[in-house]
Amino acid sequence: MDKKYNFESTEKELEQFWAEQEIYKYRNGKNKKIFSIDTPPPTVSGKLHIGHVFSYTQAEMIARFKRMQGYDVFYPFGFDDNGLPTERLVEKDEKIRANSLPKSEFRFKCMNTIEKYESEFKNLWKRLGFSVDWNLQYQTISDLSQKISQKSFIELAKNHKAYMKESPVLWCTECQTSIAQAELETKEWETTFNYLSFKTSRGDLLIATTRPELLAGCVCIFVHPEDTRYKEYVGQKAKVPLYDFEIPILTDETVSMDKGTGAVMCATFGDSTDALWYQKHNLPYKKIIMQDGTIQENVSFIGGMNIQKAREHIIELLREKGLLVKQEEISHAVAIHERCGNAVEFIPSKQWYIDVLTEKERFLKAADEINWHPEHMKNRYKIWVENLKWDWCISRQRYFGVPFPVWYCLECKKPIFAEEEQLPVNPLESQPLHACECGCNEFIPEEAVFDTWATSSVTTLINARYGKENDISNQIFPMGMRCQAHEIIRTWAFYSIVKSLYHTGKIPWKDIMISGFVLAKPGEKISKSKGNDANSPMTLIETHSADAVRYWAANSKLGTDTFFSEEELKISKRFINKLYNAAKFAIMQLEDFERPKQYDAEKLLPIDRWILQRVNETTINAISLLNDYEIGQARHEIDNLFWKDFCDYYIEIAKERLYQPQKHGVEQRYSGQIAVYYSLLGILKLYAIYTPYVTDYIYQSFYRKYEEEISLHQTIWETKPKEELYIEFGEHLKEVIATVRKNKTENQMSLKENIPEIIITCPKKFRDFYKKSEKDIKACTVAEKIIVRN
RNA sequence: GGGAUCUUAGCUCAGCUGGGAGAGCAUCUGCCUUACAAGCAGAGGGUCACAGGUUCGAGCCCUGUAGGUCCCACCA
Repeated sequence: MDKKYNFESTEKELEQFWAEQEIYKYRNGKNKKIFSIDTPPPTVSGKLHIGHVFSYTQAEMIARFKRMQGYDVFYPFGFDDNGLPTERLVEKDEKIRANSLPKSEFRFKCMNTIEKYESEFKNLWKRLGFSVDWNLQYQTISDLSQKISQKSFIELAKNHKAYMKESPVLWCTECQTSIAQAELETKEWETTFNYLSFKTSRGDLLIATTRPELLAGCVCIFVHPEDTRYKEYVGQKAKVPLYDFEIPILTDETVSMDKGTGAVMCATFGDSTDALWYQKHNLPYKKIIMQDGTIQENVSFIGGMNIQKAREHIIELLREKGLLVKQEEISHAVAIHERCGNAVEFIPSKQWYIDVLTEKERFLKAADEINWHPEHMKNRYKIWVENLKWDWCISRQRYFGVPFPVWYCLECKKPIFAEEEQLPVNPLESQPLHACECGCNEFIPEEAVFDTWATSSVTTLINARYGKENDISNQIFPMGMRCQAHEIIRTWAFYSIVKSLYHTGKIPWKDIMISGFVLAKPGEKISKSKGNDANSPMTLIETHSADAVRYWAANSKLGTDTFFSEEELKISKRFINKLYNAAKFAIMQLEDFERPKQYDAEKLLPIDRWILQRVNETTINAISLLNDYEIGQARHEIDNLFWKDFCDYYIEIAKERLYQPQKHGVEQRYSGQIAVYYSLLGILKLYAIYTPYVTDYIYQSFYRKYEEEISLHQTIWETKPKEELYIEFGEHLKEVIATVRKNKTENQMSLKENIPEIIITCPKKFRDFYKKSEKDIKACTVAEKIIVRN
């Protein structure tokens, strides 16, 4: 081995070696238990940052861990490359607008763009040493995914779980599409509360509104039924300011009396409450806001303006006419579209939905059948499900997505679904295989595409090639685990559970592992717009090595947000250097080692049995922690074993024995060689999941000529029964050594300075051990005489 | 407004089902010791946010308070 570890060349060579040897290939569970993993396909919407690396790496370590427990690990990887996020990326990169060119041309540009990004993504994951079986790679835009996504939709429609209806839907006027509740974010916005006076036969009625531009869309006024202030107004008519048409004054329990004046105008539609009232009270619909965010042309005063302009203009008019009684500056929460930050509107239109409201109980129950790591993340899911107000709208008026496999009969308007053998199908380019029941043979294709989540929520089905001839559902269902970040519990986790229950009747996975975020600083997410993503993952890897980045990623508690600074990688590099040096020493001592087929622990020196037992104990503890996804805690246990016990104590104690058989005896040296060989191998296996490169490099450099497996990553963690006595002895001996070291240091002596004698007080059970360790202790402490007594 | 979570050494954090307050970094002291000075051996440093309670015993359990972060609701 070289004097210094060269990660650049090593990591490149090993990455290639693993690929050539198919080290991580899934073997269909031949002779092994299967552990299947549902990995998040990253959205192709820009570059990956350190946050992605953080969470994906944690999951990858679990994959490696399971593999080294003897599982055949089904570890696929995908890319979520359709939908709005991808469209926005393409629009930005190509400096185009999706709606300004033909659909097919835009889709073509999308396909080109994602190809570029995906190869970059894949490169990064490979470079990080991900033990993915790339034969299992998938894309959500691929034919297979489209087929399964469409099949899923048709199945749900036939079971009346997917349905179409015309009703007010959440609408983004910027992206010009319907969206789902899960795609909303709230943002505090400054606005004005405008107090307007509505004329009634009982006198003026004061109403506060933040959206005066919707006056023309007013359909009624609501007050609380118990509100004594307005008792006599109920049932009367009010005249809308400026527009002078009359609307009724009605009551509803959901009105809050203490907000504004306690009387509220209901327009179609100002907010979600308006939409609810519209349905509940069967109110008329007055269209004010168009799909592109402008005011309907024939609305007086403000027709054709955008919303903001219209609002300013109306306020100006009201003020001029003396109808604006007063204004208050307020800041209030506004629902915005998470993808573009634009305030959402409600606009009635025909959309497809998946029923989620009627089966809330079932979804809540499913959460209890899944093991959540960390446990408290289950709450987020539950709160989300409990608070759902709308069914899941899955249609999007966009371009680059999976098309709805649906036509509508020109005559009777009934939806006609594609036949399974047609899938995947684009209704704009093909026709139904049969005429409509009504006999009509002319159809209108559905132009909408699916919400991205409608497809990514069936990654488990895509992975299983659901319904195809090579369907492997029976191997991988329910999957062993899902890993993801906490921001997408309400989308990816929730929708996946919904779809899995609807399609298979079962939960999608047994465990879910939820990782935290990497923040730039407290409360600030890493994002390009904030300019705090200076460190590209690839640059960090090239500068500090993939192992260093991985080792850092394993340092925090699961589900907890963390911060990144390049300083942290120094700790990693220090570790890698230490491991390399320790291995260098070990291999030097093992040059003439003859590996026994089996060794008899009884014949080893007590100190050698101690270190082997410590490795064993740590392995047992690490298994238990990793079974609970405690990657960080497990690493700390292993660090403690390696750095303290193995390097600082064991090697220092056994060093002279290994160097000088003439002084200590050939058999004693051999005992040490066995201990060094097996304990270092055990340590390498433990670290293999964290730093796969340097560990396998050491394995290849030395162990491979002795061991059967061609890569460390195909070996299995081995444990044997604990022998507490040797652990206790080691602890006692460490204290003895520490006392001597402390004494020398406090007296400013060099550690190799001679001391005349050491008196060790110990329980009887260790006397024989100490006797056998006498020469080692003398060498390590440079003492001339050892006295052991009770 | 509801909920979750956090508050431990100068900094970043770990402390599982209650029983010794810990790690890394930083600081200080010593040591060139045939794997490693990117190292080794040590030292200093904490009312475990605050106030009560349960207990023989609380960083850990309960109640409340304050502050941070996140999720959800709140758009009139």
